[in-house]
Amino acid sequence: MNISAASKAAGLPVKTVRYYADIGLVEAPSRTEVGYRSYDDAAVRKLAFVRRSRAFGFTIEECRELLDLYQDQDRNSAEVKKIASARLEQIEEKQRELQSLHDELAHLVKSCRGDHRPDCPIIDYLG
Amino acid sequence: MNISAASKAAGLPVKTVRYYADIGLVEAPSRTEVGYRSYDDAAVRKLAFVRRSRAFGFTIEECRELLDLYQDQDRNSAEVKKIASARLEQIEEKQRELQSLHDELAHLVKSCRGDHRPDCPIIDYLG
DNA sequence: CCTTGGCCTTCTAGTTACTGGAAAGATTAA
DNA sequence: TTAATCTTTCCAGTAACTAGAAGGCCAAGG
Repeated sequence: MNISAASKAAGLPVKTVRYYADIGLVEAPSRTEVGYRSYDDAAVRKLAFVRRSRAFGFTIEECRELLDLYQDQDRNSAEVKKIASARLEQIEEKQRELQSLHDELAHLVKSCRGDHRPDCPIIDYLG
Repeated sequence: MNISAASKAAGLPVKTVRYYADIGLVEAPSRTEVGYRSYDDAAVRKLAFVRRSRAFGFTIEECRELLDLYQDQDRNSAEVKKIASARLEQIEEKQRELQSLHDELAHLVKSCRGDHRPDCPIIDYLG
């Protein structure tokens, strides 16, 4: 499988597939005689694993750890859970942040007439 | 007022105050004889305006527009409202995204025993 | 056989909004 | 006087890609 087939199979852009090997997140693939990267199913599975992990918002470093755990038959699920819980905490923190931002901004937007006149509670609040 | 006093008054790091002038977000301040930046109250007000705008998550470019509107006595509040509404939309979109991420991850975390054994629904889901 | 289009390679640089650090001059307090 | 604390500029790094340029490889149509 050359890179574009692998990228389709993994659901990642070609550039990203190359990038992940460049930074050592996944193993560098073998090459054909002319230097084309060559992927097998296992490599594609790892790429897709990273894609799903990234979709949850795990950082590249966290993906590295998760990938290690993925490939470790003797892993402790506790380690996985710990990483995932930390991310969950982060998400919840972000949600709280966004909620208060939302409430405040929604209030301001609602109270702004939004017409041709200059007076504006949004500007007043910011200034 | 030199830069550290201004930075305290505006609630921004010194580096950020310099940066905002470097990128032309705020006017470059005048200089003393030896080249120290010199800020007046109006400059500090603009810096604080940017700080509050950034806290709402407006991009630097949006801050630029908002700052222009702030200083335009003939502004239409409609323009302000439009920018703020767009940001509000974005926040809501992000909230939806986080919510579904949260639900999915919370479910996985909950169903993982988190012990010394290798089987783990989180890893299963990612793999 | 030639050309055209679509792959593939590497390398550099740009993105966002700062932040850190080094080197060196200015100012202030003890 | 000296030490600490300013201030300046400039360079580089962050995260995770993404865009683009220059050039080689390969399959199909004419």
